[in-house]
Amino acid sequence: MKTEKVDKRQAILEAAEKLFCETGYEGTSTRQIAKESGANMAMINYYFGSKEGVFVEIMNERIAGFASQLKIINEDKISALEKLHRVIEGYVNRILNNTAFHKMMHRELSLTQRPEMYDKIKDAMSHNMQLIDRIITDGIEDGTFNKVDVRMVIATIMGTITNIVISPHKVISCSNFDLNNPKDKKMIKERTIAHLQDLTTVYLTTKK
Amino acid sequence: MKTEKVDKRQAILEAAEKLFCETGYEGTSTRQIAKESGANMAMINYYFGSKEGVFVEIMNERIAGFASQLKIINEDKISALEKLHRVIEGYVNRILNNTAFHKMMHRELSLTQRPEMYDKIKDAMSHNMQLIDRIITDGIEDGTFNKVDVRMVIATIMGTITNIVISPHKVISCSNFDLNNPKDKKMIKERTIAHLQDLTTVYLTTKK
DNA sequence: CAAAATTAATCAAACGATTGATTAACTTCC
DNA sequence: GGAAGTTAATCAATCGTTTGATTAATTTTG
Repeated sequence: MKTEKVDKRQAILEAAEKLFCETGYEGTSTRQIAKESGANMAMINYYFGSKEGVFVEIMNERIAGFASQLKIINEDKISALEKLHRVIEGYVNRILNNTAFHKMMHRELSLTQRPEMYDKIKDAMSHNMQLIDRIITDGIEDGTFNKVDVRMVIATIMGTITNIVISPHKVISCSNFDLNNPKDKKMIKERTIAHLQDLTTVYLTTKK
Repeated sequence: MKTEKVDKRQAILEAAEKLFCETGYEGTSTRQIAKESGANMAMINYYFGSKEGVFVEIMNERIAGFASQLKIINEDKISALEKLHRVIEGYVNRILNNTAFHKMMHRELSLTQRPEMYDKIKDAMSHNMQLIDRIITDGIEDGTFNKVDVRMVIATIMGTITNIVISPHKVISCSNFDLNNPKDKKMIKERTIAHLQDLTTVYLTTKK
């Protein structure tokens, strides 16, 4: 006999994240969450206080997970370019392993409501940006990088990855591909990393 | 006495677009639209059939406006690089002049519901992409451009612009700026164009 | 150990409020 | 006078939340 014991609290979180990703926060009802998770509707308020409480909890868990995954890249041995390449690799992998959540995050970021969430996401993002900023600025100061508009370069790196995730897939490649297909995802990851590493190398280190 | 005669139909469209941009489609109620536009609630259904009808109408008008604005860049006299630079300039100007709508478009694009809208936006986007693809591919074929991953370069161009629009503003620059402030907008436009033109020039034309 | 008391988890039902939509009556205008 | 425009009132449906009751598990007590 299979043990059907499940953590209802966790089931609610997982169902809610799935639904929020698919149909947005406003577009998802507490009844849908209850049905999808197999929990009673009252359980949502019992565990999280409110629908928004569920959302906040999802975001907090995710952001905490991301932060803990963030490694210290500053080993003195490697060059600024190598550091940057590692950051790109880590960033692409992380985002393409969580495309649904990343979409949801950007959707939420583009809404002016829920300022608490907005600030949370903003802080998480700006942490990564400061990391990249430090690396590029150091490279410029020690003369290995050209003098560039650092914040624009960061916008290019982050924007490229986001664009890959958000854009309709048929648009990117002439042939079809599906980010839910592991083989396709692997291919797109490698292509994105290769492109961004090549781009940054050429742009930052080519002597004019 | 001031003539208060206003086109209610147009007022509804304008109010709805403003609200959809600010709080999203699901997050905006027909009563809000009515209040904001000064029209009676029934007018929404009278003119557009439904709430979704308003949304579809807004999207259609906008996309039609964009398409008509799209100029023919293919004058044989100028080089592929010059063509690309003009496309970048046009694209940056267009998007930064319509940041609220652009945000809304991306939000809608990241939702799986409303496939009709999804396809409409997708088609409008892919038209622009084909234009850029043609220019870069021509440049590669006649030897003026390096052999690059064309679709990735396009993702970089479009992604950078979108990132500027969507990212929290404090994050981009160390100092604050506001895209609704005309002076700030002008500055960001110029900076974005300069960056993308420099980036593409170096990346596409530097001989290794 | 076992009875009693307490706590946590779960449920069906209902709450008041709000949703998008419709009706029918009323104005305005040509 | 009739078509087009506009209104307040109303509709059924759904929203997020709360309720009171019940079960299951745990702790306390004699």
